[in-house]
Amino acid sequence: MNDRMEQFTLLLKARGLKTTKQRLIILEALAGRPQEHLTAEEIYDIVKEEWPNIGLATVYRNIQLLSDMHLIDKLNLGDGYVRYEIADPREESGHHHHHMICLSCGKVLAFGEDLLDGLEEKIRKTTGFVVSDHELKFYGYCRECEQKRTENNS
Amino acid sequence: MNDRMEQFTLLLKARGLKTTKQRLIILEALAGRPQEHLTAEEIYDIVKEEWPNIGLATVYRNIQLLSDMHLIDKLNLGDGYVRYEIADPREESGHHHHHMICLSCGKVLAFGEDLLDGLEEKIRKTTGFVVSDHELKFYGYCRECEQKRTENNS
DNA sequence: CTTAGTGCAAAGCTTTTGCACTGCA
DNA sequence: TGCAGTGCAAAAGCTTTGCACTAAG
Repeated sequence: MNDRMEQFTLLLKARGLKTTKQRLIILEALAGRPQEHLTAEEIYDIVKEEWPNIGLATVYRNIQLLSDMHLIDKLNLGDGYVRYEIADPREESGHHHHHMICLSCGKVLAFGEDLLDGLEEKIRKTTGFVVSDHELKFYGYCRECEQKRTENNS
Repeated sequence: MNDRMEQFTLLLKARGLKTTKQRLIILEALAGRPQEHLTAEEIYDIVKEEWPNIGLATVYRNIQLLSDMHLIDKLNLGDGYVRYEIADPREESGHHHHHMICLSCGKVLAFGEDLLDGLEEKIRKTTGFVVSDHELKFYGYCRECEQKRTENNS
């Protein structure tokens, strides 16, 4: 069991919860696909390869648990599906979810927190609202698709 | 029929669609509540007061239509419900959805586009991604709740 | 008149829940 | 061994769809 899973076991123990094979496999499925944004059904299909008897309800129960534990992040990319991705432990709690969604190829890119430097402070000064978390989505065209678009229009 | 509804009628005609009492009432329900974020069910309940025989399916079909026509905006405030609000005609197409959600009182506040000045350009320069629309949510504490929190902790 | 739009009910999906059985601690 | 966790199936929501009827243009 690697570091991530040992850490997970400790976190579970701290909550008085048990470490099950199912929980390990579900977390591994997401941890092994850091760039993907998976639906519950997709996670179910992946996990079934290693543990065919797992029930969809178990997947739902555990992605909810993992989300509560902040080990995975819940995403809404605007396509009508609820999706999940492994949380980046380097990111401070409450600072995730920055996606650029290409309207042409559907690719989902992430961008760094640093681009928002000063924005939360600006909001606080202007509106009095103190930001503790945020979720940002930008729709547009990725570098490649934008290039194609520009070429076609010229 | 006021300006908004006459405009709506023209837009429908341009699409070869008919103006029905139901459509007018649904749009009015949202137009008359510019600060609210209503679910399909809530819209249904409001509309039924004026047109008791309306079916829920008609509400769903028409909020989808209104959304396609950019007369209303679809929101996801993170509470598990899909919500709708009247679109602000002053805002340029593709620039809406800026909400601050108070984690204490649940209040949803809006903030202006101007706070994001330069951000899209910054993204383009840094990542090559050309932004054409965005949806931003900030979770935190509104001025009033933040004040109470600060008082209690001092 | 023509055909888009409506209301109703049924169907479809995703997600949750109840319950007896299983297996971790 | 005790109780949390699981698998299964049923239930619960929300949303969409099929169809006969209605009404807008």
